[in-house]
Amino acid sequence: MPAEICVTLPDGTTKSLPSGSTGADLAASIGKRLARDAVVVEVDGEQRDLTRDLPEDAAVRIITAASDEGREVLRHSTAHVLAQAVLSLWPGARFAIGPAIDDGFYYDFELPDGQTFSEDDLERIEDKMREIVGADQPFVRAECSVDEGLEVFAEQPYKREIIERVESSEVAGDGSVSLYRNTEGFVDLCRGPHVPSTGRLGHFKLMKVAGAYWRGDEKGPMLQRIYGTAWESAKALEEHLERLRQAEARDHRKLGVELDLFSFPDEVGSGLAVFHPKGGLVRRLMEDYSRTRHEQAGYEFVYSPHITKSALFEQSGHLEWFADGMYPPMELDGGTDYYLKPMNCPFHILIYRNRLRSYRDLPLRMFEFGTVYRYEKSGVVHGLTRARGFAQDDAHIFCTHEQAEGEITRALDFVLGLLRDYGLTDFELELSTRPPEKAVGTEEEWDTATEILRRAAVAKGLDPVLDEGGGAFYGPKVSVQVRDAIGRSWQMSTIQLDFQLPQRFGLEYVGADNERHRPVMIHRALFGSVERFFAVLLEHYAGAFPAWLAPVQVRVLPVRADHHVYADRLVDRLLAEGYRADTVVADEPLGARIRRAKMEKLPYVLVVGDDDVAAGTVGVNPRGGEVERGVHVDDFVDRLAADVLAHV
RNA sequence: GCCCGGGUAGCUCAGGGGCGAGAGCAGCUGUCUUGUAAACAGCAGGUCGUGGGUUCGAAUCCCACCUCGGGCUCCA
Repeated sequence: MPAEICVTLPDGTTKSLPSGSTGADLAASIGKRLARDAVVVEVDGEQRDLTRDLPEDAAVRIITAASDEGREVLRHSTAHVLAQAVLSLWPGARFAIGPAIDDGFYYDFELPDGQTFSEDDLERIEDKMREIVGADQPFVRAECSVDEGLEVFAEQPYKREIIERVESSEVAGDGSVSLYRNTEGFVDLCRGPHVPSTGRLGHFKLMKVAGAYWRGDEKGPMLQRIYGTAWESAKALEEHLERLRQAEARDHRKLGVELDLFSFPDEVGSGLAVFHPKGGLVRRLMEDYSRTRHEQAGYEFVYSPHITKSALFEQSGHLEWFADGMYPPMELDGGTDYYLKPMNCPFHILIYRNRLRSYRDLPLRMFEFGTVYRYEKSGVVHGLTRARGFAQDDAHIFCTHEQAEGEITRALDFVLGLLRDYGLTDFELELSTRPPEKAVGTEEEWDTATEILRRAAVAKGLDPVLDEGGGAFYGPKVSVQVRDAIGRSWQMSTIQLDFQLPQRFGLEYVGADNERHRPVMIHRALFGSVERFFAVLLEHYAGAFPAWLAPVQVRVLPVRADHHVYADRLVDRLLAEGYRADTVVADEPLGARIRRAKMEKLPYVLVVGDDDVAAGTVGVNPRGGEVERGVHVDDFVDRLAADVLAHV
C-alpha cells in the first residue's frame, strides 16, 4: 500500500494525501470553510460519503450543501431522520421509501393497526427529529449480502421487497446491499450517500401528510406519506417558505374569489365553472385576441355541437381508448346513445368529409373554441386548471404529407408568437413519443411522425426534451411548457401529428395526379383549455392583468362631490375611445376609494380635484408606480393607448 | 377512484353536547365633503354542506352522501 495517494481536483490540480485519507480529510486539507460546508464527495463521477477512504488517482470534487447536489443529499438524509423519528414514536411502524424530491423530501410509512398521521403529529415528529439532529448521530455505512439484508429487515416487508429487487440493480446490482446505521439502533436500507452525521441537518420543516400508494400502484396498499422541506441554511428555508406564501397569494382560486372573476357553484357540479362579469370580460378579451390572430394566420372558424351519437366516437376510437374519461351516455330516441364530447376532432373531420376535397383546398385549417366535457376522477379536479368542462382553442389542420412538416413549423411559430403576446416568454419544448400500452398504428408510422415533429422543433432553435411514451393514443406530440413569473412550469400548447384518424374516417383528397390520397391531420391547441390558460395568466400576473386585459383599466375618483361632473365627462371620453373606465362618487374619503381600486389591482387610478377641473388635467396613480399630479388628459390617454398596444 | 384534513353570515375565521350562534371585512341607512392604500354611527344578514342516527337536548358525537383542500394516480 503506498504511503500517499494522489487525487485530481476539478480545476485540474492534483493533491497528495496520506493513504487512507477520506473525503472529509481532503476537504479539511483544502480549507476550513470547505470542511464545514462539505456534505459528500464525488469520486470519478460517483457520489460517496465523506467518511469513506479515497482511492488512488481519482478525480474528486467536494460537494457542498449550497448546491443542487448538496441539497439533494441533505434532503435525503433528513428523510432518514424523519423515518428514525417516526419509528421511535410509533413502535412497529413499517417504512417504505424516502427520497429527496424538488425542494424537499418525503417518506412513506405504514403505521401499526391502520393508524394514520394527523397534522398535529407533525409537530411531535419534528420535535423528535430535532432531538436526533441535536444528538449528532453519525451515519455509518455498511455493506452486506442480500440474505443478510433480508435478515436485518425481517420485520420490514417493504424494505424486503426492495432488497428482493436488487437483481434489477435497484440498490447495488452486485448482490450486496448497503445499509446506514446510526446510534439508537436505527438502520435503513439505502444506497447513500449521506451527510456524515445528523448534526449537519436542521433547517427543515415537515409540510403535510398525504396518502400514497406503494410503488404508485392503485391496487397496492395505501401508505401514509409525510412531506418535508430541507435547506442548507435557516435563510434558504425561510426564502423557500416565503416563495410558497407568494404562490399561495397568487393562487387563481383565491384571486378568482377576491377579484370576483368566477366560481364553482355546488349546484352545478364539481369541476364546472361559471364566469362572473369581470372574469367573463377578461376571458372574452383573451378569446377575441386569439380569434383575430387565427384569422390572420389563415384559420377558418367552425362550430360543432356538445353532444353526438356514440357511433362517431366509436369510429374515432375515443370510446375504445378514452371511455373512462367520458361522461356516461344518455339514451335517447329509443335506444341511441348520445355522448357529451370530450374532444372536437371528429366533428372537424366530418366537416372535411362533407364533400370531396382537392389538393387545392389544402392545407385546410379549422378552428373552434370548442367546449368539451371530461369525466375527471373526483380527486383530481382542481380549480380552473383541471376542470370537467372546458373550452379548447382547438384547431385541426388537414394537409398533404409533404405539407405536414411546414405546417407544424408554422403552427409552432404561431404558438410561440401568440404566447409572447399574452406575456409568457419563457418556453421549453417537450416531445412525447409512442405510449407502448395504448397506441394505434404501426411503429413505423409513429417513428415517421415523431421525426417530423422533432425536426420542426429543432428548426425553431429549441431542443425538445424527450417524454418517452407520453403521446396520445393516436399520435406523438410536441408540447410547449411555459415558465411563469415565479418560475413555475405549465404545460400549455400541444401540436399533435395524426395519421390515424384520417385513416379511421377514410379521409381523402384528389391530388394533382387525379388520384385519391390520404391527408394528414395536425391537432393543435395553444391555450390547451381556455379556462386553464385563464388561470395561468391570472397567476402569472398575480391578478394584476396588463391594461389590454384588465376588466377595468381606469378608475376616476373625484375628490369632492362638486368634481363629479368633471369625472363623469372624463369617463365618457375614455369609454367613447374604447377604454374601460368607471368612477366612484365621493361619499367616502379619497384614501378609502384608492385602497379599493388598489385591491382590485386596476392599472390606473385618476384623482381629479379643483386644480384638475381648472386646468383640464388629472392626477395619475398608476399600479406599481409613482403618483403624478397635473397630467393633461390627452397625455394620459396617449399613455394608456401605448400600454394597451404594447400589452403591458 | 383511494388516503388525510376541512365545510359556521357574501369573504376570512372563532366557538367543539346545554344561555336567543360570534368577530372583522363586505352590504344597507344615516351623518361626514374628503388631493393619493381603511371617516363615524346604526341596521340587517346564518335550518352551522345535505340526509339519517345516538341523546332529555346536536353546529358540537356517529353513519352515509355532496363538496372543497393536500397528496397518490391521471391529464388540457
